Amino acid sequence: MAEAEEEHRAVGRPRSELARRAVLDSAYALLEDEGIDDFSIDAVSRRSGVARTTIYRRWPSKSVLAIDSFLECFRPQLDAARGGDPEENLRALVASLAAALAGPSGRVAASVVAHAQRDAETQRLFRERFSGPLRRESAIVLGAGVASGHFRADLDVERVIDAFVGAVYFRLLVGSSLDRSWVDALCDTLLIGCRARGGHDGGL
Amino acid sequence: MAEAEEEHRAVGRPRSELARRAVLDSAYALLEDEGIDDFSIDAVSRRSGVARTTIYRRWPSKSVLAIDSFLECFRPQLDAARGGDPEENLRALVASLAAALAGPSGRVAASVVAHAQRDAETQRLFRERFSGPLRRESAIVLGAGVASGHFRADLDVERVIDAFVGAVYFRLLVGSSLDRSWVDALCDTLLIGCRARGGHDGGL
Amino acid sequence: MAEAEEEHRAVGRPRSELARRAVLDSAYALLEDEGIDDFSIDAVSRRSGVARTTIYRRWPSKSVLAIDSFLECFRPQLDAARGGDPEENLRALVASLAAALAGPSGRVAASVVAHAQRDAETQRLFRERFSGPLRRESAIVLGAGVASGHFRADLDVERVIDAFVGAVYFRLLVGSSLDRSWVDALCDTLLIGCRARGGHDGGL
Amino acid sequence: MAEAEEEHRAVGRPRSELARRAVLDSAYALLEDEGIDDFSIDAVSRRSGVARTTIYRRWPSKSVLAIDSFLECFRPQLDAARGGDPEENLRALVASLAAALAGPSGRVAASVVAHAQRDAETQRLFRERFSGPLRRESAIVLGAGVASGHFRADLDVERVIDAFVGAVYFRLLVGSSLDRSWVDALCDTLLIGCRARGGHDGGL
DNA sequence: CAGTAAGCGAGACGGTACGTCAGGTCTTGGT
DNA sequence: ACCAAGACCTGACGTACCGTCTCGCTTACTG
Repeated sequence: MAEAEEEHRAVGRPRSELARRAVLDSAYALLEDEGIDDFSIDAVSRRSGVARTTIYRRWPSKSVLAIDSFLECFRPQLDAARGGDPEENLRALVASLAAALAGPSGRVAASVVAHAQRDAETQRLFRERFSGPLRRESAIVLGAGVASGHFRADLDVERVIDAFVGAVYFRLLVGSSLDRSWVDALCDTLLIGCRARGGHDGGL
Repeated sequence: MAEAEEEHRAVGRPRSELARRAVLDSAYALLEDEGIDDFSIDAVSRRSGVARTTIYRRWPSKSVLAIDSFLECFRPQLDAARGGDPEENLRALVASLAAALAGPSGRVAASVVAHAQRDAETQRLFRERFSGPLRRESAIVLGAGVASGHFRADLDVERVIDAFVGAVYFRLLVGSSLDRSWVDALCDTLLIGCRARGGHDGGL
Repeated sequence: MAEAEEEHRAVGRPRSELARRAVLDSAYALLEDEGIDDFSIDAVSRRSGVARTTIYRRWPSKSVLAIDSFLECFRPQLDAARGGDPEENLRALVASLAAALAGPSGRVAASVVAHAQRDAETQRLFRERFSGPLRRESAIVLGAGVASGHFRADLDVERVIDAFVGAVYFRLLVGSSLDRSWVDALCDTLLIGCRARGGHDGGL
Repeated sequence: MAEAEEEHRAVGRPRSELARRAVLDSAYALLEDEGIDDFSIDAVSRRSGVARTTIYRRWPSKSVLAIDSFLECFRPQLDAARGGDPEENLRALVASLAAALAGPSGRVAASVVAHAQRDAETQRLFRERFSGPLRRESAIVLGAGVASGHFRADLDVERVIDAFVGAVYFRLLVGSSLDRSWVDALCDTLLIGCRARGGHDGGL
């Protein structure tokens, strides 16, 4: 929850949790169904049945509302199994990210980044709440491969993450496909640079 | 020019080239100065002195106008020297792309992708007119390295391009820095996976 | 017409006379039917079918719109016969004013004065366009009585007008009745002070 | 006090007299300072420091609050000396009324009548609590003149009151001046019709 | 003197209207 | 046929008040 992190407002009527949920769910559904075009505070108000003023009371702008609903409702089911083969783990991670963004939620994720262009705060929230956790998860997967000696000891984990997250997201934004074969090809290419020299044979 | 590709307008007053240029330049300047927020047909009309109706006659929507001005005015000065070391060529290419997007034009490029989320046609234009040429240029650079035997013969050139273009663009969109040291680190990481096994030693 | 008195706007699409009439008529009808409470730009827009922005383009505030519709649509049918008995002429004038204000238009006239309290410009328009002509008409009637010798030569015509216009309007505003017997009583009282001393006998 | 005349609320915390005074004083001051425009329950709440709910608990609408503050705080200092010359008494009365309304309190009095247009109850209160006492006071002054034989025996006292109260109030509402010379002229005119025929000479 | 009913402050809630802005269409007159 | 100007409708914006409501706290009469 990005809004209203202040703690104990003991005075006054408490905020309605129902209204909150209705707004976030409606906002998310709207982004999913209609995309960025028909997303407006008015539309969210109509769809959720929550008064426009109530929405404005909590969310200062539609950018913030959009990302808030995204952070609250987007659960990418990241497949980050840490056991097993480090390469398979990475493939699974990238594939699950791509699959999540290829589905209906992809429109939401794309819309959020689009909205973020008009608001530095939204950008920050996106980085901290979405991009950050995703990167941390990825770093754990890659780090395990390094620790096991499967990946090079001097692997620049952060740059590998830059590469595949950026590639997936960019293709989402420009409307290119995110199917499994593309994911595999990308992982093949990246993994070549990840493997330790000796011992392990990572032949394509 | 994305608009008005039809051929034989033999009758009537010919369209004013001045108006066209004024609109495109103003649109670009507006995107550069103010970002996506204050970009509107109205604002372009005011800034350019060209009537709103004239703009509408030529550009069907502001998304198309935005990308059209981008395509017309954004000249990234891609440093694509094809002589010299293949690795240095790639570094120079990535660095020049990052430098162009880190500057004031970056806001325009980001705004265009944001706008593209609402219009498939804009997405298509972005891919065909911006992304496509950039990839072709990059493919030539990488292909030269393959041909010279410096890069692996089975290098998946397109995926490497996905990786660095995506990484650069994604960082632009989420507001992360695009400085030279980051570019170098990214290239270091990617190049490891590009080099042919024998002969050339590209140890970091 | 209080708005848009400037002359020759030769450029651009001319303003729609239909829209103008629809707005003024709807505004008047609204004031007549609902009184001051439900009078709003929104309501006028809905009732007239004219877009809110169009209304704002022409009328700067609802006070001005109210008085404009009043001035345009309120035609009090002032019975200002100048022939015949000066006393009967005055009675007829006062009676017709009272009758007009006692009817449904009275709510409009009251609402206009109420609105005028928030805007000096509206007050000025009310004085110039409504109060002024009414007083001039009245002055002619009273002046004819003075000229004929029926009314005192030193009659302060303007104060007599103050008295009966004020009395009628004040009773409208406080909700007192304006029936014929009250009008007659008021005129009886005022006329006593108007008659010339000699000759004429205006005993009640 | 117009509100809450019911009697025995013996249980519970008694209503705060401080809150009551703060609200009425603030409401009056607000009407005096800002006029009808910025008069709102919210504004009164802010100015008085009394919670909005407390105000709503006592006053059903802002019209009622306005007139209540008016009735409570407006003390016109009516100069109703009953000794001395009947004509001077009337002049003093009218002059004091005009003086009170010409001052800052005039805005309040005007606003109250304006607000009264939306509520019959407010109109009634205005008539009963303000207009009524004023008329009774005036009737006493005029009646004394009749009793002393200075004014005509068949003088229609109520109509004379209609005339001068209406004249004064109407001029207040349309923004005309209420200075002493106008008051004198009005009284001159009205008094002509008041005087008994014989004996007394009221020549101007 | 403890309960308790009501007052009080704060502030959320669903509304309506405000006045502004942009989008996209249209109707003029002038070039 | 083009252009500039500007009207028009639509609809979203963010704000201000409206009147109602739910809280937690306070107060003073009452049993």
